[in-house]
Amino acid sequence: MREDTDLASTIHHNQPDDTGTHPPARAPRILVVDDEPPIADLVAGYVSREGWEARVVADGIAAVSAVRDFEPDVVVLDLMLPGLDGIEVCRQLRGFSDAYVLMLTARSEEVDRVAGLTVGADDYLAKPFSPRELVARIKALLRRPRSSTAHLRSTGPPGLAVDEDRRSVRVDGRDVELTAIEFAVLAALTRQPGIVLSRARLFREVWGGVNFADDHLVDVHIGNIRRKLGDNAADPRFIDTVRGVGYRLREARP
Amino acid sequence: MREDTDLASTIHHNQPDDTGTHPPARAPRILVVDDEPPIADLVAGYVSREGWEARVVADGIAAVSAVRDFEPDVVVLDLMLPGLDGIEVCRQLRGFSDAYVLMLTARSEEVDRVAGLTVGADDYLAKPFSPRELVARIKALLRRPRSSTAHLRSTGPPGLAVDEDRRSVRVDGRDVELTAIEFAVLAALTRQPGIVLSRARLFREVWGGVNFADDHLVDVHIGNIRRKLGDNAADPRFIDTVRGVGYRLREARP
DNA sequence: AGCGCGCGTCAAGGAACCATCAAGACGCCG
DNA sequence: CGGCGTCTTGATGGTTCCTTGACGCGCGCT
Repeated sequence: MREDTDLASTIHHNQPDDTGTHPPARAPRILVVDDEPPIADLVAGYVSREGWEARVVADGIAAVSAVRDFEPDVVVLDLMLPGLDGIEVCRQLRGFSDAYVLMLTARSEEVDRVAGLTVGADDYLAKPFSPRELVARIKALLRRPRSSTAHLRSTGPPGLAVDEDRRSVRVDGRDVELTAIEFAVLAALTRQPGIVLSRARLFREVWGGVNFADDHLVDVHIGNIRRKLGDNAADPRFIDTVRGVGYRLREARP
Repeated sequence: MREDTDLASTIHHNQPDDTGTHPPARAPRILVVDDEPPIADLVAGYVSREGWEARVVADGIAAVSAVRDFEPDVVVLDLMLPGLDGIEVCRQLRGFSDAYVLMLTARSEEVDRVAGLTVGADDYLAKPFSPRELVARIKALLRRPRSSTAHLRSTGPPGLAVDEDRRSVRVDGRDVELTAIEFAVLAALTRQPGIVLSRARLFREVWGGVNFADDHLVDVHIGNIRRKLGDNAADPRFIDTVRGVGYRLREARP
């Protein structure tokens, strides 16, 4: 999949990305594809209420072109569509977009029947669904990292090892216990060593969604991480503070 | 079977992404075995986009011979196949190849898997699946150390022996009786010792499908497993709780 | 040098999370 | 058709940890 097997393609792709300074975070964009107006409007309503930008199209062909110029982060896609069906749309999207696809299916039983065909979406939801659940699923997708392989390359500071699969952190060979949020924050930093991540960016990576409440929250967690890592804010070994911006994982000296 | 052989020639998009550990001299090779061309192509597409070499065959007999001369690192194997079915193919492969096998199952076939009919696969994935998940699983397999006797994996915690073929569980030499679901949950954990599995992931491994109903359900079964294993949640010997995420099988400390 | 603002630390209330218990629902077998 | 084991759902309590606020220090600007 798109992801980032090469870095060049990731950088300018439609990732909501302010690495701190210049552009303010834009609202996530959600494309809703459904040929039944009441349902489409309903979905769009919930999406808007979350502060996300919504666009609605009613058939497969329109969906594909809408993805091109709307560049959504998530596509909510009905399986049954006039023109191209959801499966075909999904497939075409894969060719040029790294948007996550949330497929809507008529009934949970039908998932079985068409299981072989619906392969390719990132998540599924059976109709009828609760709006809460729909929003929760979209949030989960927005929270997913765009790059699944980035952490493998990371050359963080010597003595620090972060394993996202095992969810383990080691400092000089000694295991360190972190809480869920602390781990997520550290992992976000580790994914891009040497890059300054703004608090807003960190918040979105860890908490997901858009609305972020307080910079201070991030500070506190960073503080706790430092304490557990045995790091010192005044003379940091692992996490640099970039005043006025955010935090940065130190790199191995080249 | 219609068109079988390598329709999905190799599309080298980007730099072959070494999966982290050992630098593979050549690009990893993935054999895709599925009799439904759309799915096979889809899978092959994702594989190629990762920079891996893909070959596609459509039936079991072709699969066996393809393994011989293509020498893949990973075989993505549909359970339902014309000719030899996935289980039989898998069994034959074990005789002469140390390729890892990732089995694809439809949701309705999940019952069979829980019943222990499928044997010998290194990982399972239920249809419909997310392409990102498929790639992640393949990466996980590629990352595994390659042993000539591939069966002897799962270096779980000392004192615990889980035999998927035999469907038996032993703790300190004593047999423990587990129900079908309990065994499936424990086996999922055992398949990747040390790796944290989210509740959602566990649910999908055991119950199949992408939608999952209730986290709590997993909790209860974990609780029952622990009780039967003589494990203690507060100070676990076998199964760690990773708060906010899921569960993890403890590893033998190397 | 003085001052303001950003950041680090500490502490406490409250929410989220998980383990356990219990009872209802389901399927399987006799 | 009835009984039993298993799966599922609900409720409860204990524990962790997320969040918020207050306070003090020091960097950097004027």
